[in-house]
Order: sequence, then C-alpha cells, then structure tokens
Amino acid sequence: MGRHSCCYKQKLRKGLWSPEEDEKLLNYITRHGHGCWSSVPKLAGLQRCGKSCRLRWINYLRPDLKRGAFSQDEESLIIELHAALGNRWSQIATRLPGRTDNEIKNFWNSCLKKKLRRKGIDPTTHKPLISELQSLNVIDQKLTSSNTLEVVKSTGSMNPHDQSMVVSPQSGPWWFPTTTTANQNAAFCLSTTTPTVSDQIVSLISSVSTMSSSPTPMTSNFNPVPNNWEVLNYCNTVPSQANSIYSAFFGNQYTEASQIMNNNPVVDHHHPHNQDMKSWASDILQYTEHNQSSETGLEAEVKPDIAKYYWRSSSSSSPNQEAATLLHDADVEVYGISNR
DNA sequence: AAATGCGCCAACCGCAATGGA
DNA sequence: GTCCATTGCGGTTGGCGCATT
Repeated sequence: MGRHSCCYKQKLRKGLWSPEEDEKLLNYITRHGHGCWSSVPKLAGLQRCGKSCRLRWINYLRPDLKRGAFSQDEESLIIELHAALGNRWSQIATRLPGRTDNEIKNFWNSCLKKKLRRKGIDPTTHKPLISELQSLNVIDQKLTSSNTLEVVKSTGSMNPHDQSMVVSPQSGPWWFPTTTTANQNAAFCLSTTTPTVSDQIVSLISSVSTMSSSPTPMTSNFNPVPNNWEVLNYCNTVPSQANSIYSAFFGNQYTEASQIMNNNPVVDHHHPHNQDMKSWASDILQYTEHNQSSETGLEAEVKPDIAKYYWRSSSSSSPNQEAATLLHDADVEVYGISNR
C-alpha cells in the first residue's frame, strides 16, 4: 500500500519537477493523452512513477487551470461549500472551474481557516468558536449583572497593549442607528479606524448573544442589515439551513441568505412570543439591491451588538463617560475625552 | 550580514475504492 | 469470491522564500 508498486522496481526521481520533466510530460500527454498512468513515465521518458506524473498533470500542467489568487466570489463559495461538504476537496473543486482540490485545500489551510477564526467562527463546524463559548458562563453572568466593565476585565478580551482605539467626538459610522442616545454614544466610542479592540469585543459578545439565556430578546432596531445575534438565532430555529445561511452571511451574500430564509418556515423556539423573525429578511434584499456602501457586511452585522450591550450597561446619565471609563480601565489609551 | 522563525504550497504518503482477470 | 493493479482522495510534510531578530 502507499507507494505505487512501480516505484520499487527502479530508482525514481522524487521532489520538485524540473522544467525539462514538465516539458516531456506535457508533450507526451498533448500528443497521446495519458491513457494508463502507470505506463506514462516510461513512454514519456521520465524517471518518475505514474502516480507522480498524474499529480503533476492534474495540479500544474493541465491547460484548463486557472492561475493566480482566489477572487472574493471564489472565497465565499469555498466557505459556503465547506460548510455543506466538509473537507471533501475534490467535490468542492468541481464547483470551482480551473481550481484543483489541492489548491483549494492549501488555500483553506493557509488562509481561510485563519480568516474565519478572526471572525469568531470555528472553521470546522462553521459555528462560534468553542474557546469563546467556554468564556460564556463568565460573560453571561457579568452581562446579567449589567456590568460590561467587569466582563471585559474578567475575560481579558482587550489587549492591554492595543492603542488603536481612538475616540473622537464625531458621529459614528452610518450603520449605527442614531435613534437612541445610547447607540450614539456607542458609535462615538467605537468609531475607530483600526478597530482591533472592538473586534475582540464583537467576537465575544456575538457569541454571548447566540447562546445567552438572557430573557431580554434583542430584536434589531438596526436597519437594514440584521445583527449577528439574529442571524445565529435564526440558524438555531432552522438547523437544516444553518450552514447555508451562516456562510451566505459571512460571504456577504445577503440575497442568497434572504432567499433561503424566505423559503423556510420560521419558528422562534427561544422566544415564542416574539415577532416573526422573517421580517428582516426583506430588509436584507433591500440592502443588497440598494446599498452601495463601502462598509463590509461583517461590520454591519456585528457592530450593532456592541451598541446594545453598551446601552444595557449604561446606568449613568453620561453613557459617553461610562464607555470611556471602560476603555480606560482596560488600559486602552483613549484620546479626545476628558479625564475621569 | 547571518541566524532564526514562519507561512505557503508543491508533492508525497497512506488508505479506500474500483475494476479486471 | 479473491487477488492485484490502478486510480482517486485527503492528510501531512519538506523545502523555499520572506520577515524578523
């Protein structure tokens, strides 16, 4: 098993292919086709085993191969297909013309896995990361006591050396609803050009939002893109469609996600008295069709969650100051606000 | 400039499936 | 039904090149 039988019969080359070897193989297959791979090396004048020739042809020499970096569309499709098919690389490759299973596998292992983790998603299950869920009990207890400051401190979700958080008195990004003072203030505190800190909070809080047994339903007052909690909660109510919906959202394929939702029954098992969660599906379509913002869908999805938790934790008459205090106590350097 | 670390990716390895004798 | 050659697939590895110390 393993090494092909022909490899034992004579001393065969291994390792990288030389340009001369490539030329011999390419010339032979172009003229005669590969036929039986085990006979190819001998007929093509190569000191390789048939298995090695086959691999070289499929992964490198085939004329229909697409070269270069993966496009955003390809990336989204791979994530979507991986959610549905798992590590069945050859099946995934059949949906991406010109790409090989090996190429997709390498791209997944070297790039996409990390990207998903940065978004707080387990690349194996396509659900929130276990490590974050393990922090859930602590965070949930703290949130229940409405003390956001303690949450951040006890979970260590802020990097004490991160100085990227810059608070300025301008209004927040467009995707923050401005109907409440609390949300204005959250936007105020998180309008940062390099939101390393806020991403960490987002990651944790969106996990909390998914699993929390908090009796307070968090229906979105954000329009038009629903927040991460609602996406995940929807996935919980329609498990058979969870992977498709989730990957569609994180691939920014709002139209597709919306269509999946509209085509399936919606029952909110967690909050049976709540409004029909389908109501925001149409909002997604509107967003897809009409919104040309340069903001990414991911930011639009998750950041409103922060606003809500800041709002829930705000008890003082000056929520701005409270958020600033939070940042200060997490040893994050804050600019543009007065001292406490 | 040299040493070291790290990420990427081409290629290999081991196993399962398939098909013919 | 069994054996064996071959093909196909997915996990793993080794080496190259770039970045950092």
